[in-house]
Amino acid sequence: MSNSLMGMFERDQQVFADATPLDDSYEPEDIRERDDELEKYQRALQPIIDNRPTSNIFLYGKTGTGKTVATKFMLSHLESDAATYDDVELSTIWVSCENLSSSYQVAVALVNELRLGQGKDRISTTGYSQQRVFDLLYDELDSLGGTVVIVLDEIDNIGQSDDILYGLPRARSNDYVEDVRPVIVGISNDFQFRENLSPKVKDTLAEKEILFPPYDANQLRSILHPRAEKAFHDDVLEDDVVPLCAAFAAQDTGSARQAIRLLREAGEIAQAEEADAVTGDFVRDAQDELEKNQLYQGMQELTTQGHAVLCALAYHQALDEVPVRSRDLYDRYIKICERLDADSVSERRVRDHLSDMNMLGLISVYERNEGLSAGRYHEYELDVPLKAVLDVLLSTSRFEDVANIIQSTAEDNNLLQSNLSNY
DNA sequence: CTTCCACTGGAAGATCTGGCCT
DNA sequence: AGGCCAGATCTTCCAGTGGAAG
Repeated sequence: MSNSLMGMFERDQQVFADATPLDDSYEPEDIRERDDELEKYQRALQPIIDNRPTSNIFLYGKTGTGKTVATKFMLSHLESDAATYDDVELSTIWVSCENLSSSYQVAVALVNELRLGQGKDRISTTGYSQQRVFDLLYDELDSLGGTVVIVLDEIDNIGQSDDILYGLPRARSNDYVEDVRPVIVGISNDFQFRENLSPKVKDTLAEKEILFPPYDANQLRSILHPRAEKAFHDDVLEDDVVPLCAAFAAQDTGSARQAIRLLREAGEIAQAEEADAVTGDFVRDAQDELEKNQLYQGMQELTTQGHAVLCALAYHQALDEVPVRSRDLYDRYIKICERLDADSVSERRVRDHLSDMNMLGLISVYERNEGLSAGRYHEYELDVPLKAVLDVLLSTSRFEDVANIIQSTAEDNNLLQSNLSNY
């Protein structure tokens, strides 16, 4: 890109015609490859229109298998159809439980969502007792009346804390609410979720289940094609691009979201490089780019202690002393904390941080066992380029100085170059 | 086959933060 | 002001583990 002031932001759309079909929030007018699931879904919601008792509905399937899109689709039809019958009173509320880890937090979110519609003040996310929040929730529901469809997206985040799934369906029979029929639509990424519910919830939560299997490559192609056609100018996409996105995503997660993101990223890379066509190579670049972003984000979102542990491991990496066993890593960690004048945590807690980072794919763990002479222990090393870790640490003011030291140590040992090519 | 090292990882509960209620 | 609440983070304790050495 040129450095002159003129034209820095000139419109530059040789690739995209209209990228909105590739947004995460885009709602297609028809849903492909999910006919059976939609039919089941429709049957499960039908009783609402018929004013009959309605089961709760649970959708199971991994991310990007169409659960959320299908639900938005069904609800908008349900709402418009319900409006044509005078005797059907219907409202819907939607809460994404993505960042909610307990029933308490879900209840607060529901109360706030309900209050939003009426211009009332939001309630705080802490401070109340659980029963207090549930009472507030019942009050709000009561003032709505009729059938209330409550969508709890990513409900599996609440884990074992499932009181809300016990309380809501029984609100009416327990006389907490008068004239409201709550219908819960739970959306879960975790097939195990139902198994792990507490027995009292499992026994009494009348429900219909709908499974959303991962998409295969053919289905993903069929999903991508119409979007690609709208999003890109004619003849910009090479023939292998959509199949390649579909194949990558099918192989990895079977997620339509992943496939669509790949396609968009590939387009953006092509645009940035001022190419006049999107080729398969851009898809491969996009794959790398998305993976990298996810790791960066994972690293950035660690707590201060997490960063300190990561820092200790990076130091060992820079000294070429990897993999490190946990006690050596812990010594280093303590020294780093002293230098930073920061609190240090117990060895046990450091192991927890390490196992979190392992889950995120940031580090590798090897189990070692030297029997009677040296026992059983774990060794760790970075699974992401040292350069990437340092980038994150350098941008975290507290770790800037230490990161600089690590960086020069790594340079002395020539440990940055080999990793640089990817980043 | 038994011993036993050096951890690992589960469990329970303490501490701290931010916020409500009277 | 002081008690209470929920959640996140951390500490303390300790039974359990797997394989080389004996």
